[in-house]
Amino acid sequence: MFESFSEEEARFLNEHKSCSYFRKNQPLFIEGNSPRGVFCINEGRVKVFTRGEEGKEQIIHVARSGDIVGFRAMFSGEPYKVAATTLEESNICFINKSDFLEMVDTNPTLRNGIMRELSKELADRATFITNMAQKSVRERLAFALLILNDVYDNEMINLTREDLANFVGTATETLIRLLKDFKDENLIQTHARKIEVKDSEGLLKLAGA
Amino acid sequence: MFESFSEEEARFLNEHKSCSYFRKNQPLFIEGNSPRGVFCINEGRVKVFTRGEEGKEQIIHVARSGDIVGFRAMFSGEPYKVAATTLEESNICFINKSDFLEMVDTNPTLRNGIMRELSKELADRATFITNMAQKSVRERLAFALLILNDVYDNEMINLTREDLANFVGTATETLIRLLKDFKDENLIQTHARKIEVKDSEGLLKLAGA
DNA sequence: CGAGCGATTGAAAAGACTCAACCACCGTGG
DNA sequence: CCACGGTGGTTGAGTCTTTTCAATCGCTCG
Repeated sequence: MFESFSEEEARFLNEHKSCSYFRKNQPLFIEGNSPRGVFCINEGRVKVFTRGEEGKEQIIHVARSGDIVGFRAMFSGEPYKVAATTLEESNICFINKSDFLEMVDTNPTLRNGIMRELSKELADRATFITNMAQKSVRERLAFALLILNDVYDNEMINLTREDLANFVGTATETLIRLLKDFKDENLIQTHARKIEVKDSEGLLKLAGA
Repeated sequence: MFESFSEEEARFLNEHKSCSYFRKNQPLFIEGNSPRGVFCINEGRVKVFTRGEEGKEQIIHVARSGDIVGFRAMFSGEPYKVAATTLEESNICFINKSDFLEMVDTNPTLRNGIMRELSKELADRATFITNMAQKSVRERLAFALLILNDVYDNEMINLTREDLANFVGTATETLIRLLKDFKDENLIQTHARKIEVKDSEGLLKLAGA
């Protein structure tokens, strides 16, 4: 996202960002708060989620190194509707709201990047909604595992069963039963809590997307 | 959205927009096509939807007078992931892509409005996803009726049962049965296909949002 | 070593869906 | 003017997925 920066802009950015270590399960921000800036993930993974009525989390997105989190609320002028929490030890930079907005205002390339990002995300969420509405839990799990396999690159997927269930949108027990099915069908392998995707072709066919 | 325009900008807009009549069920654009511009709804209502595997529609959004439809794909550089079709006779203006982008580029107020719009929509969709994932069909229907009651302002909700089902994310038969329940509970009244919301308080409580 | 959380399993219940049939309204053409 | 065909709306019955609740297990951390 910041690749288009000139030397001067890069210097500006470096002077105004403040990077720090986040431990596992540390919140970046919570719903209802007013946004003070954006977060750039240097290293680590972050879940972005809303809460339903009884406080049950629905994970909307899992962000990874290189992603920017929290710029949605930067433009809406509203408090956060979502919350973000680290899934593992992370290194994350914070950029102040006014600094960020200034950069967006003065750098058309960055601005276009942001707009493109917002638009892509919007399209992703439309698909997400459709999947939720029309696919079975089984299909959604297959789909989710493919997404996560990408997010976890060449590592194994490492989430609590509950987080995974909250991403797929199902009960933890149902999730566990389906994982066993997938294991029986040689689509995945589990190593303690970690999940290894063994047959992404098969998952893709199952997900029907 | 265009309220911030100066006289000159308004003139530019008027010269470059082309308004026309759309009959009921006429598509504005379909998924897969490359966007050529944006649509401003003067009068009428438009459904925005994606299709699941077997072609079943999932309505993401119902736009009304004053709304702009189709600018998502304007910034992403990708073909439409969603489609849009009129729900009734409408009067809709078309603004060419390059004209629109020029206006966005030169008018910071418009630009900020767009970004705010994109952001709000993003937040809405997060809520939508959570509702789909965690609420029962009954709760979702209550929620949907409240949204539509707003979209249809002081008219009655006027959608086919199928469209309504595709908005709620359920089977048409299930939807009809629930409508009957709601009628029995005096939450709504039906006049042929039209739906009159009688107790929005009650619906709100039921929707639990 | 004990507490507690996350993972797992079982059984029963509930919510939704599918399929099939039927009705009602409306516009068309004979 | 009326019969016809078609679309959209409604109802019933049976099935299946998914949830819920309860109980158990296993591991890790203090």
